[in-house]
Amino acid sequence: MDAVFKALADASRRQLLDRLHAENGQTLGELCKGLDMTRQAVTKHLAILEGANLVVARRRGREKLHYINPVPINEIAERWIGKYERHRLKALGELKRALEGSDE
Amino acid sequence: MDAVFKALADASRRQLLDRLHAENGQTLGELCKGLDMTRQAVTKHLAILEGANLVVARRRGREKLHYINPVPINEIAERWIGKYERHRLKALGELKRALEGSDE
DNA sequence: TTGACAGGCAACCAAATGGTTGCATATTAG
DNA sequence: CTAATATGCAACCATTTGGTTGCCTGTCAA
Repeated sequence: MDAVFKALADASRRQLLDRLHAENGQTLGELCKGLDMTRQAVTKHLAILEGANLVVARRRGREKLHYINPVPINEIAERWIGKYERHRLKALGELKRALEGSDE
Repeated sequence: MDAVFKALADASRRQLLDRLHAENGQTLGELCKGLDMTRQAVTKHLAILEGANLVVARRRGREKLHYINPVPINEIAERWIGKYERHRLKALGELKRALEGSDE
């Protein structure tokens, strides 16, 4: 879980996910196109995404195809965000009351 | 949005959110209790959470009360995670096919 | 078989991050 | 008033991070 949050913390990596979301199964070269980064920087980002299991890669000859793995994002949504969403209105109320200045 | 992801990237900060989720409106001192960190470290984490608008603080005399703001987490869920969840089964299928080795 | 193409590896670097210590300030209780 | 309490501020430090350059390896096509 920590690795997933860390991986998502960087805008370049979220952009890579977006690109794979737009078109899955891209090669490293394709993913690099139009990005203001060297290929090696992209490689590093992809390694981190793979480390978090957000991206799974597969070799085809000399190419490396990258696929999104939707499972970790789903887990974040279910196990983590869900927990907070459950008490969302309660928290909003508490916050509002606190900001309105009522003591206790 | 970037600030929210960055804020959530650190386990200590997620822990602080958890603590506020368990009991909202805690002071800095209360939040420090039992943590393996100095008060100043906690202060810094809280500043980052406030910067991301995940936590809103209010002074009461010499104390500072901290409240969760559920809005940013909700936005992440809606605008970001939702986008990926919508094509989740499609992505899972593509991933499975890719891993099974079928070329193209 | 020999380029050219796709990618991997390693060293290096600057800046950001997470943490510390020490001291200053503001508020409240006696 | 004064001491204790709650927090703020600033300098400093080690490690991590995001990026680079340079070179090596593997694969495909002519």
